[in-house]
Formats: sequence, structure tokens, C-alpha cells
Amino acid sequence: MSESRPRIVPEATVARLAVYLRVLAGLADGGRSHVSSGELASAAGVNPAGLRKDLSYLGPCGVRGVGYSINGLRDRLTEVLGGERSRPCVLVGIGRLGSALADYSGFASRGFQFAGLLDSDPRSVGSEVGGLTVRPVEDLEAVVAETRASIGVITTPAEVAQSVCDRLVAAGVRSILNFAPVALTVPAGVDVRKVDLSVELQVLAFLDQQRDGSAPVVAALRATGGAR
Amino acid sequence: MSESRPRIVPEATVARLAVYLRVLAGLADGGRSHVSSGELASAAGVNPAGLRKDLSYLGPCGVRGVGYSINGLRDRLTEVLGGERSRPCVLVGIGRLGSALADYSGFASRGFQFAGLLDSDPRSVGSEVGGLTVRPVEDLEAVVAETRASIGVITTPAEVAQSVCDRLVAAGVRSILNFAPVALTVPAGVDVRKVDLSVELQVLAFLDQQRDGSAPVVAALRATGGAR
DNA sequence: GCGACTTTGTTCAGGAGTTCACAAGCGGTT
DNA sequence: AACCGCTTGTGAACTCCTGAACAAAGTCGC
Repeated sequence: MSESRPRIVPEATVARLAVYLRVLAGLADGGRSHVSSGELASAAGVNPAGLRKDLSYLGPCGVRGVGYSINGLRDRLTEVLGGERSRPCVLVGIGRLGSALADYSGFASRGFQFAGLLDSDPRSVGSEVGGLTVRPVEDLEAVVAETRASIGVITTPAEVAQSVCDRLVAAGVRSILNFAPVALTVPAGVDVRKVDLSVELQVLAFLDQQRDGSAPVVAALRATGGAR
Repeated sequence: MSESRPRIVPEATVARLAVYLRVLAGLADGGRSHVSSGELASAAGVNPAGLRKDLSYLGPCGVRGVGYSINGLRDRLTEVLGGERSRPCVLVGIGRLGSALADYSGFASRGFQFAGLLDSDPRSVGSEVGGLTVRPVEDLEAVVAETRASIGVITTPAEVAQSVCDRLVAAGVRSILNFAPVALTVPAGVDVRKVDLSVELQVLAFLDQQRDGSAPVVAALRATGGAR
């Protein structure tokens, strides 16, 4: 049943597919059976044509004149995004942010379950967070092997993030979500995604400052009439 | 001393400038006085040429044959990114994630201080988080006015995020960082940045599945020899 | 059974961002 | 004082992504 079309899916599209999937989940409760691309796009905050282009990477999955079957599209997206099987994750660094993530219901509801929590602080080790007992970071390799985790989440301080990453990779983890403010270096074949919270705030501060027009660079920019 | 060149700074560049600034802060402790673009780029995880292009938007700030003055560049970046003045932020939704953010030392160390915490749950209201007392969400407009906050952070459930956003905007907040899994609609002149944690995990799951080669779409892709 | 309307899937053009490669400029050295 | 090596800054090609227009296809009504 595999398609003959050898399409490659851009990473930007993959991120949007995940958004569409969540919107569909919310729509399924409404009792409707079909959605149009325009409706979905507006709910997801994207362009309708772009949404259709994104979905076209999966092959034809809509019906012309009608729209997309909500359940059908949801199943297809789930399949493509790899949400069928539950993927065990390990989380290293049970500080404030790590604890919040371990408890975060948004993960569990989407098939992601933390199967192991690790920390180096003896005061954290042994405590229970989100139904799991925190284990010492020395057990990292053992926990990865036990849980067969394929995704590792790093919420440690920046100083130890790289060494934790190296150990995760050596233990067989090939996908890493990094919250520590450092650029991790990994061998080829390992994927890293970085979430940098303070960078987000700093970008907002820049935009704020830009609006105020107090920065020299932007003052010049304003003078050209290019501001909007 | 303002430059005559009316350059516009791409948003992707702004995000990287924030990363450079953090790397520089770590480098300043080392006792060195200058860095080369190659060194900085490797620490920040980007291309050296791209880094130079990014910095060129600020006008010439390096010395040929020597590199960039660590302190000089740090000051320039701080100025451009708007980190001079401390920008007060309000945080709405003091759940697990919200509490973690309110405490997050990474924000305070970069000049971002939460000046107001709001929640709708009576059990949260009145409690102290990160040195601040949580106030009822009814006080939102008053808190924004008191603190003159220009940045709002939303960590509420998805259902109420849009209404909270509307109230923030009406109260004068023009920069919003959204952790709720919905696409917020705002009037022109307001900037929104979205952090979607479950999307990040889902992208990693996709890449994982892609490596396994078990997805039909990707099986076809592999067959063409395009895998890396 | 046929026509018109609706909505998808695709093609095409436009723009933004990234990478490579080279000339210009500065410091140190002989 | 002139040369040489090193590093920045920038111009150009390239890739990727996004946004708009058009044809194919299926459904509903008559």
C-alpha cells in the first residue's frame, strides 16, 4: 500500500502537521465529520493554500468539493507523525522546569510518556514527580536500556548539558529536546531540537524597543519610512 | 553616532543575536579580550559567515585581523536587543509551567523580571511564587497599569488563552509569549511568539520514525536513495 | 442524466534566508 | 617602511519556503 511518490517532507511542514493534528482533535468533539482547508487553516493560524500544500505531502487525503474527513485526516496525521506507538522519553534534570514538564498533561495526552526521570541532586533523587520516582543520574545508561527510550529531554544547567547529551547518545538515544541554553554537538544521525526560553523573551524585548524607536539602528530604519 | 545605513534586521537574526550575547557572557569570564567569528560561531552552533552577516546588521563592530572585542560586542548587543532597561513582564496562568517560569533564574539574570503573577484558581491566588504574590486574574488590567508591563506571558489552558490575550492587549501589552497550544489572533502592531512543547516532541517522534523507515511515506523516500 | 458549484491538489512565481567565496583592512614582523 | 598572514565585511549564487492563481474532481440540485 506504499505510495509511489517519493516525496520529502520539509521540517517546517512537519511542525505544522503537528498543529493540524491538535486542531483536529479539538474539532472531533464537535460532532462534525468534515472540515474545509480554509476552516482548518484559520484555526491553525496559517494560509489555506499552505495547509493544502502541507497535506499534499501525505498524498491525497481530502475529497474535492467536500473537504477533509476529520477522523480520516486525524488518523493519517497520527500515523505519519509516529504517534501510533507510545514513545518512551527520559528526562534529565528535575529542577523547576523539569518537574513542570514531567507533570505536563499536554505530553501524556499526545502519546508521550516519561518513562524515566534522572537528577544529580541527592535531594531530588528518590522523590516522586508525576507518578515516577527520580533516579540518580548515574543510572542513566541503565534507565535508557530498561525503558528503550528513544527521546531524551535535557533540562539540566548549561554546564552539564553536553556531557548528559553525550551519555544519552552513547546509550542509544537518537532524538534530543534541549532546554539548556547551550548549542549541543552530536554525531550525525542524532537530531536535536532546542527550546530557548530567554531568547524568546529577548526577541520580544527587541520588537518592543523597535516600536519605541529609541534604538539608533531602528531610528535610522524609521527614518526611511520602512516601519510598519 | 548613529549609523547612516538604514538596515532592517530579520527576526531570525535577532534570535541568533540573543544567543551570541549569552555566549559572550560566558566568554567574558575567561579573561580574554577578543574572539574570532569562527570561535563564536562554533560556540553558538551556527555558520561563521552567517554570524558575520548577522553582526553586520549592527554596523561594523569588529576589527579585521583581530576579531571582536568581547566587552564591546556584548555592550552593543545588549543595547540593540533592548536589555539595558529592565522590562517588566506579567505572567498569566500559575500552573506547573507558570510556576517554573516565575522561578526561572535564566530570566532574571538577563534583565527580565516578572512584575505580576495572575491566576484564576482561588487556590493559587495569594500564594507566593518566586518572591511575588499571585493575584486574581480579575486584577489583570490593574496589574498591567501598575507595573507598566510591556510583555505578557500566557501559560493558561488553551480554552482561556485567547480571552486572556485580548485583555492583555486591551490593557496595553504589545508583546506576548504564548505557551498555550492555540493560535492567538491579535490586532496589527502586537507581536506574538509561540512556544509549543508538544509540537517539539512530535517533530522528534517523526524524525525517529523516519529513521526506523517504517512509515510508508518514508519507505518510498528511502527507496530513492535520498536518505542521509 | 446533466449542469453548476464547491473544494482540493498542483503549478508557478516571488521573497526570504543561508552558504560560499573574495576583496578590503589591520596588526605584527623583518 | 614594506610585507605577510589573519580576520572581517560584503556581494552573489543557491536553496528553501511561502503566497497566489488555475485546473481537476466530486457532489448536490433539477
